[in-house]
Amino acid sequence: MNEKKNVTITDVAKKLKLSVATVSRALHSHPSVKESTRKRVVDMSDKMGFRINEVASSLRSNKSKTIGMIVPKIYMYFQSQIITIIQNELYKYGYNLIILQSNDSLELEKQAVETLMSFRVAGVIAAVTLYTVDFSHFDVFLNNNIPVIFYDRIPDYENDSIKVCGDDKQGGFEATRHLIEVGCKNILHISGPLQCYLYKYRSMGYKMALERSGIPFKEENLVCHELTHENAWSTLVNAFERDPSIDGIFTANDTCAIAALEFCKSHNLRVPNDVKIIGYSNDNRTAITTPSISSVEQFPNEFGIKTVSVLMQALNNEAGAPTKYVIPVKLVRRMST
Amino acid sequence: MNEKKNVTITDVAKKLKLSVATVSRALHSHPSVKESTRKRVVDMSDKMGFRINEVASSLRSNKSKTIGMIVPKIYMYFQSQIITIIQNELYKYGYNLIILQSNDSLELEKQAVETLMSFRVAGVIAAVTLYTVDFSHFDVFLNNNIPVIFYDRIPDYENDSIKVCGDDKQGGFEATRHLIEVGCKNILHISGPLQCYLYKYRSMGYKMALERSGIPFKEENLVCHELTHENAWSTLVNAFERDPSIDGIFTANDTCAIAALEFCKSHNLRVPNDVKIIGYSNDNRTAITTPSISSVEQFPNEFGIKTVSVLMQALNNEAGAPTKYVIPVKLVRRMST
DNA sequence: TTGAAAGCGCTAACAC
DNA sequence: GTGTTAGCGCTTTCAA
Repeated sequence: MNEKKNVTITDVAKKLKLSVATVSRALHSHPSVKESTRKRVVDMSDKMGFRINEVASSLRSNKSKTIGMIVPKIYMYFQSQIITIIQNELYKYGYNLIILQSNDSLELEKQAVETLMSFRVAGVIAAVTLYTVDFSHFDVFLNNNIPVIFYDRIPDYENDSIKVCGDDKQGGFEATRHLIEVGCKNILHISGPLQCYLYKYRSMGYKMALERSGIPFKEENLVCHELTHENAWSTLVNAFERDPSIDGIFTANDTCAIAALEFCKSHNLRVPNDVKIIGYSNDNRTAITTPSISSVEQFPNEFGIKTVSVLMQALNNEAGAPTKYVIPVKLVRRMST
Repeated sequence: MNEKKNVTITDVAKKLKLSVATVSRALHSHPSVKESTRKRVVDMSDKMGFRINEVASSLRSNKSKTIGMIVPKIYMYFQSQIITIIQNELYKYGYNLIILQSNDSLELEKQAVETLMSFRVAGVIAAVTLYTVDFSHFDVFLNNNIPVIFYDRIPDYENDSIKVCGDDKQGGFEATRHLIEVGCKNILHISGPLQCYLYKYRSMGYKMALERSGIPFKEENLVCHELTHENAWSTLVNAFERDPSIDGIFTANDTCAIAALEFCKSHNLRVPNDVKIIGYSNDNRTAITTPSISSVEQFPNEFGIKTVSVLMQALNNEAGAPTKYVIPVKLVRRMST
């Protein structure tokens, strides 16, 4: 025990024969406190090993320095990238991050909202589950003046929330147009559930590209389900059985693009000669397959930085009307196309 | 505004004409409170939209329901896997998770310790930076009775902390022995900095395997640096220039194993015919390269579950003497060997 | 089984 | 520029 435990502001005040109010002000660099006093307080605090008790501070001021985040699953490539940058950014502004996972369960997502309310977080950053269509469980934040930023998986309607999303329609469009440009005439699109904003808009881009090229959209070429390796595999089995002339595959994530590549390899379909493949997110795995897989870069860094800066604006009441911020995407061409 | 804001325990008490003390007890299922009262309180709380204010609760009881985590970088494969499971596990016990990243900077790690102290976390889970040799900045937790569990990157000496680590020596041993078994005679080991527990023990396993097979250890075949793609590449350039007879590469992470594979491909070295490669961590990328890369599975799930259960024991003072828990590893053989 | 009351450490009027 | 003081919402003795 070489360190005193839990030195309080009162201890520092006594030692310096000052009031706690002055110490508090000094620690927050309040303008009315004399510079020499401020310095004495800061020095003594360091010397005594004082650390502000954020819990007491939050309770009293009713302001917390903690941001709550709700995500489906931390380990997903895009999510882990964006969480990384968000934590680093928040740190710069002096905020901390509590992360809760919904595991793509609506029930857990609702519980997460309750938990964050209990912790009186200052703000919330959320990417909802695949199945969240009704966002009203988030209203409690807005009713309590806690800003919410939805990112990536956002509500597909106007409301009081702030949204940061990728340009999913454009991404879907560019991916599909690219396949068409390199010669595909019969393109299968493996999509996630269409009630989810991302997938809805990516598929809209897909349809738009077909239309612009005069290729008729075929209902059976748009398959929607959770984007797992297994699901993609059985979709591909069915699709190629039904129609062996498929010559392009656009998957709405990279896990499925990898599945598609493996499927083609195992069924003697040459990639890119017989079938061309493009994924979405530019997962780091896409660069190392043979052949490497084309994808759509979503710029998680820009995404995260934008999300945090928008949140900070909202916390400072500098935000204007609720807006949707769109992060551009970029086609990354590789050997699979 | 369809929801009242910040209903307090006092509001509930007034409504029921009870004291706040009884309400508090009821909410915590204190045995002395009559079941019928408990039910009335719980029902009324729900009805009024009451949520306990964890901030006030923490302040008063001096106990928090928050665990702090310090990691180098969230997005690293093994880290994101383990964070995922740790958050889910903690949730089961009613704890929340604040994550701070050191970005492998010792300075940031020290600041993270201060931040977690300020937030009066109940316990700490930490994987230190590559450069943390002196762990004394963590002492403040122990001095304040806050348990610390080090995992993965742990102190390499006896102290009062609890440690959960993989069987790195065994992993290094098995990886190297495997290369030897499949015919390698001249094995390069690309390691991280040896002051870091992980890499020290993996390299000890490497040496042990060589020794047991009567292969002399060559100093120049053990290269240490941060395990990035670029570093691995230049190491490989140098190594094969110096000694083209290298026929096996054991890298202490998978990023470098992937770099090794790419290097071999680009230098007309056939894998596994000319050179065999094995990595470490069983990163999901290793399964999808061509050829796929052998690796050492570290079981992040078991790792995370063990870490949390040990932490819970410590929080309940059920922990015995500080211990090191070792999670077994498993060789995953693929096409690169 | 319940209530009264003190106080966790801090902030922010309001006073001087 | 600094001090006094009243709580923030809750837990927890102590008393009834």
